[in-house]
Amino acid sequence: MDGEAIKKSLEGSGLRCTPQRYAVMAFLMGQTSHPTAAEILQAVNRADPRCSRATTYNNLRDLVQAGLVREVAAEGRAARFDAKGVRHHHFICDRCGNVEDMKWYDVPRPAPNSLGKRTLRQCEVIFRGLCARCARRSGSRAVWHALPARAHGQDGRATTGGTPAPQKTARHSD
Amino acid sequence: MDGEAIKKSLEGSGLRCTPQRYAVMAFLMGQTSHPTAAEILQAVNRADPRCSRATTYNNLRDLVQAGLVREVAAEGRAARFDAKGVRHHHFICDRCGNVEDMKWYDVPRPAPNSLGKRTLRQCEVIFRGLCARCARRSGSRAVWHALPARAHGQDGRATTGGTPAPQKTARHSD
DNA sequence: GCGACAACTAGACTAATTCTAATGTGATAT
DNA sequence: ATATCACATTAGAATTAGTCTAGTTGTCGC
Repeated sequence: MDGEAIKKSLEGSGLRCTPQRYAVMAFLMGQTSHPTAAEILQAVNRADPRCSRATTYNNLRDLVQAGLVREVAAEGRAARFDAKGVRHHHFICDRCGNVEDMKWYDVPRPAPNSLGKRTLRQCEVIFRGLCARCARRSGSRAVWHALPARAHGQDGRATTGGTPAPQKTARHSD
Repeated sequence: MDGEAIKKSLEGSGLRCTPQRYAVMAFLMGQTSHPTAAEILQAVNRADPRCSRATTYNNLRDLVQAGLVREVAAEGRAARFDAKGVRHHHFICDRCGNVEDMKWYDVPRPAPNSLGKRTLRQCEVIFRGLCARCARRSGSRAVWHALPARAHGQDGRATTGGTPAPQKTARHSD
């Protein structure tokens, strides 16, 4: 989707196409890394026009309300965003927390007795496991534990059982 | 799962069964509302023993690491938690944001060319639409817009297009 | 009883997000 | 060209969510 399409989609949603909004939309459409608001702010400000933090948050909220952007359902403290282009599922890495796009395919609907009186709109799949990069080095003693360390060296103590949560901030830098 | 099972699962995970941990586990196992840390803190302190905010966060982190609790993949500012009992999917309401448990069933795996070199562990489905309660009053002009109001009455302006995000805090009170 | 270690705690602190009040911008009417 | 209006931006303050610190407490093995 090019610049004209961004402009049309913004104005079609009742939003002015300001340089700040355009930049956010263009950034989100330009990659699939599901960035946080801080990452979007930083990327948008690397180029002009200058955009403030409040404006970035305000615009993300407006774009989500307009249906042009969505917040990704993922764990972690900071919200992550995705342009609403082609429908897709997500893959969330157990280890590093990266969210990657996966091709959409329809999955079976739940049984009526399970669905009850709810109105179903969409079945979105979250695949979990190890991303290609983390799977490659799964033998190494890498950081499994996403969560902040406890005081007095308490972190990492309880490592039996379940799947380690991904590192909140330790994403691949490239 | 009764008290003895909670104690066994904690100790089996290398965690001491303290009154505070027990209370958090018991609370999470006792309902399916996927509460936030603040809700857990409030609920746990309604009964003795007194539990501090830092302890609640520390224990939630420990329990997630131990695989006894998990953070729910959902949008919104505060993390939500779920006891790891029976596997289940989730239904997230477009309107009110409530997260409800849905019976687990296996869904088809992605095609190998789509999966690539990732290692798949689990396919979790997020159903979206209207919960039973919101579907019942879908005709009314209810609050669709989850997000905080803009200044000077700017909120709610862009309402064409996409699915409105659920209210971050406006969940059903009962 | 003592020591070691796990856990708890209150309050300080950081990160993420929102709010406020003022200002800026663009479209429209005159 | 100017005024007005509605929308948008802004800097900094404020709030919310979560973490850290340093000290204290509790538990367990010896």
